[in-house]
Amino acid sequence: MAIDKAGVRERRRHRGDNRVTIEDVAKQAGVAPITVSRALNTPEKVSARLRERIDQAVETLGYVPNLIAGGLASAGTRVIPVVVPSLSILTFIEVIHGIQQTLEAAGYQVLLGSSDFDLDRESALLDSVLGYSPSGVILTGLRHHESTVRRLKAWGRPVVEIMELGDASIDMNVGVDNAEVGACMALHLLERGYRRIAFLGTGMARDYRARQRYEGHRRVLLEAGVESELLFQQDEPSSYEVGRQLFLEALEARPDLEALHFANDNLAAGAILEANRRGMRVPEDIAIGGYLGLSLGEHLTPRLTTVTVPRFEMGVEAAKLLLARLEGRSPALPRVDIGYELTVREST
Amino acid sequence: MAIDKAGVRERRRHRGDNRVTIEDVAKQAGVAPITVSRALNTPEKVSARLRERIDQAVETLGYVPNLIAGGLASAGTRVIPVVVPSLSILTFIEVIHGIQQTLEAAGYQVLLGSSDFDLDRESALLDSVLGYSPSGVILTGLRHHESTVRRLKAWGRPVVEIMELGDASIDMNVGVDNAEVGACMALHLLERGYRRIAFLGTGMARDYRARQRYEGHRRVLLEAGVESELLFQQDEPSSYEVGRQLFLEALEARPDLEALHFANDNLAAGAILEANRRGMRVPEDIAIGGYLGLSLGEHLTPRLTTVTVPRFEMGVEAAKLLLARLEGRSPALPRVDIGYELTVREST
DNA sequence: GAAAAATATGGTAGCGCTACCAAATAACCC
DNA sequence: GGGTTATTTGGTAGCGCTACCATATTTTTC
Repeated sequence: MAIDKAGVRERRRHRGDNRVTIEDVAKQAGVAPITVSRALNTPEKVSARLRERIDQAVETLGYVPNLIAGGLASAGTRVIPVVVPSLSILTFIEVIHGIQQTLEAAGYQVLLGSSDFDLDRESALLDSVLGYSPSGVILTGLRHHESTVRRLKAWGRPVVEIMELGDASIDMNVGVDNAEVGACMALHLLERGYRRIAFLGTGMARDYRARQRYEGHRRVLLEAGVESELLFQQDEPSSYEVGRQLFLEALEARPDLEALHFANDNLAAGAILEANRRGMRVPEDIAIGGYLGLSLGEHLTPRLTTVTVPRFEMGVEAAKLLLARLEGRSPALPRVDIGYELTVREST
Repeated sequence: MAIDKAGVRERRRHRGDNRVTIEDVAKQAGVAPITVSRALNTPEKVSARLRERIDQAVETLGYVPNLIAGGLASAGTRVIPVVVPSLSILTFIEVIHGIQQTLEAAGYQVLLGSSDFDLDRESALLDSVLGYSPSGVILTGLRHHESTVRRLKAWGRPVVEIMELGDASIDMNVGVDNAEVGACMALHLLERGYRRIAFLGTGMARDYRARQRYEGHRRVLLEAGVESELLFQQDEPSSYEVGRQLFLEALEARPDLEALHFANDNLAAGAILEANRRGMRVPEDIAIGGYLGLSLGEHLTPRLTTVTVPRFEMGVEAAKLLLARLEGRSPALPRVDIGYELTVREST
């Protein structure tokens, strides 16, 4: 029973970095460890006198709280995993930027994961990442493995699904209606008087949101009684180069095309740049529309007509929803339509 | 002494999510918890028979290890914080991509932080992030607060500094010599016969690596006996728009300019696009050079001459260095010059 | 076949912190 | 002033896991 406490003290810290612990601070300030904990986490519950003494001890010792230990004790770390399909697509980057900026300001850290458009990888990633007892999770899209959905629902912490809008969400949802976006551009092209309109995309086998945009596009053309099966696609990730190739491919296959509806601005920009190079006139020879609202679009000649989606704001909104939930302010609307805007410029 | 164990068992899990724990798995498999731990972390130390039984128990119960608890016990989590100055700059994104891909494949997670080019924020970020007992850290540049350097050195875990090359590094270092890069482009412009050469940058007050490039540029011009104080700058983050503005500003202020050396490809692209719009001929009217090697450069007309830095590879290399150190394979060279390449195209 | 060495499993004791409750102190009430 | 209520501090007991050492089991050695 009478274990030699001092002896134990000597032997401790046998592993790990021998960092300053809360106990050291407590000793220095002449209080109990729990009081130090309180002074740091809920300062209003500690008298000003002690708070000051503790702050000073923290300062002198250079104490940095071990968030792992805190996380274990209180079953939660201020970490928010964000799972996106790809880090090489600008869209997601800007969303991440918005998320990161908002969460970091609130004292949360973003844990980055990319699923490569693969639901198995998404599930595996969540497995490992949930092991860190995060405060919440942000993931992309509304389609996940059934087991993923079940697990996250049972988990009971805030989850935000972004990029896509719908009511089948796990918890909270911020996004746009992709079909509507595709329809919007198709409608615009029709209104401009174009009839021979092709949709050009890439990686659509994996990226179902691009497919949704195509479906919206197709629906509008069908309703207008216009040939709608003009679809050109590749399988690589979006790039200017793929846009260029799709452009040339479409022109070759159907020289009678009047307008090209690209799945995103990267592709559309690649097309316009190639048109520039060849001295083709846009939109006189061929009209070009995109999706996203990349800043490059407005610097091209002609400037790119596109459907702009506020990606940064989408990230901010997702983070805010999460924070609101975490801070007990349960948001009125767990579903936010971030909207889109048809930005008509000279390319159509 | 004789505490009612069962009673304790009932009362436990009073906080946190009542997840399946290693103890549950152990019970299910009829072994001790420590054996389960071993089966998961060092399977080769457990007999095939037990391993199988344990794997099965893990499967049936849907056990997900609590990495927080594991991290606390073994003083380290498989997390690598990556601190970059900004998430809105493409350069860093690609580096992050390389880092993330490599680390994730090795079972590590990236914790994202952005310092906004501010060393105070960098230091604060590290404070909070080191609280997660990460396995290592990747940060940007070789310049940090003295206290940051001291703390990280004392920390004793792998640190990689990226983007800049030098021997004043905390631990390991992967990057390029920015001054040399700047000199390289300046030299190229001189060789092409240009003499009235301006350097155009933005945010250089904060981004000292851009300043280093300028210094390299300046040195070369000085040595060649050419006017070298032609510097135009703005304060916003890099963008096509700022490139456009700098371009117009420079033309206005010095109509006699022959070549423009931009601090990066975003700016340079903005300039070429504006030249396109105005019908100016590049390089006949004015030559334009950049830095980075953005893919956009080769789709412009004329295609952009630039100094290409393998950013994705830099990230991969940084991650590999870190992993090597973590796996005990201490790398022979803790300092990697990732190199650069002068990509000569039509814009000069 | 006994002794030595190698391998496989288990017991114990924390990692550093905070939830929970108890105790001490201060503030308030009639 | 005694009693009640709020406020401040502290003690204890884990959070779920793994390092460390001890013990059991198997394999090897002569």
